[in-house]
Amino acid sequence: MVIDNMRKKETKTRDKIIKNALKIFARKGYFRTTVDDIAQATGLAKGTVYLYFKDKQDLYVATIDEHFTRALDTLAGINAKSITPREKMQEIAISVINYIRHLKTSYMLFTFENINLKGKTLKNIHSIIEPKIQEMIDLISDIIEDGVANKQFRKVDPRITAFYFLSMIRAIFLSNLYVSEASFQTDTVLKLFFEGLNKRR
Amino acid sequence: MVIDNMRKKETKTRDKIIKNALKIFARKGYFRTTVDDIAQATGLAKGTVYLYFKDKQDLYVATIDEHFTRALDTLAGINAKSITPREKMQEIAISVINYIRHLKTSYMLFTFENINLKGKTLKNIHSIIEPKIQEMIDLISDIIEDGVANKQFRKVDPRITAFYFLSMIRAIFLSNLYVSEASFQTDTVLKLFFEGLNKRR
DNA sequence: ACGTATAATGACTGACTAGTCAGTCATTAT
DNA sequence: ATAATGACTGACTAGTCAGTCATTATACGT
Repeated sequence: MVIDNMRKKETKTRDKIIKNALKIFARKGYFRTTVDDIAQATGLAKGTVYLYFKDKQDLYVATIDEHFTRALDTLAGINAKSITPREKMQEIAISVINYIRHLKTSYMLFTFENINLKGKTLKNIHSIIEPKIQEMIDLISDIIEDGVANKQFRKVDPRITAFYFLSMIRAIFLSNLYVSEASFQTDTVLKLFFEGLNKRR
Repeated sequence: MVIDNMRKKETKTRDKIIKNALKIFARKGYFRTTVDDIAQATGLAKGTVYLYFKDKQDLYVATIDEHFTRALDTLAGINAKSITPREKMQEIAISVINYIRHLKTSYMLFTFENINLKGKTLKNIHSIIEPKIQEMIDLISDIIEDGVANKQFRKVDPRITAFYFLSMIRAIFLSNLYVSEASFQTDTVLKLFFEGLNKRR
């Protein structure tokens, strides 16, 4: 009982730190974010953060892990629905966009290319992100394969297409920053994705 | 005469610095790159860099400017060719990919979302990148409009599509890092872009 | 060769942040 | 009541790097 309470408190504080770290890293990026920023946002002193995380990069890794775990949960939830593959993909796109908007950041982060960390931590990030991205690609390519099997989609390489789909989601978000007509027009880009640019004959 | 020689030397050294900065910033990113890295790569002392650039961010801005100027020159050159809109777009994709590969970097940089600079310099970057990206989008959307006019492409929002196209190029590059089957298969992704995912009826 | 202007150098300074650790305090056990 | 424990604090240290500037080297004209 007592031990449970202690562990609860530890988990609770750690989770609070991660939750705040996610928001701040998303908004300011790794290098512009200080450990003190995160500590203050959590209502703690900086030294406390080091009770839970070995160092800044360890915190970052934990944050990314959390981020991708959430994303995968969301994707899995959508995939479990009894809807068509196309509808699944549409829901995935919309939910990712909503998640990003919820972070109230001016740009999307947490893809490894944003991060220029030391080689060792880059490998850590890689070792966490890569399986998660593979899992995402696996999940989306399963959906695509279903669509191909039931003749909704044409025959394509499912994994490349899955990756392309994730990039398309990113384009939806970024287009808002550069194309004044965009305005989070998910439908427009989704239509391009599904219909292509070529005129149908 | 003397003044011309001096100016020549100044321009020459400055250009050398920028050239090296481009490679190193591309590989290591802004924060992981030190001014001394760039100085040494150029064969100069660190203090010399400050003869030509006000500060690190000024150097970065100049580097980005150079990068985008080159990119736009390349795009303009391709656009001037007498080939179909689709061929133009294919050449653009291939030449951008080749440029990135030439930088020998493991990821594509120089889009503002990678950079968490101080507000003022972020605005500087923005003020340089934004017109250039708009110019790129303008150029590509002209090509798309041509394709729509001559019935090669279906009717789409040209600017959103142009942006989506640029994102697609990025996806080609990144897919190499996550999808083992990708292997710079530009054709596969270009086909997806032009044909879409939906099965044709 | 000499003088002058300019290019270039690298040791130094100081701002900044990650990480450390002695100390505090609330809670629990005895 | 006292001791032990662990969550937490914040002053401090160490390392890093952007930027500075006195000094040196080079280029060029006379």
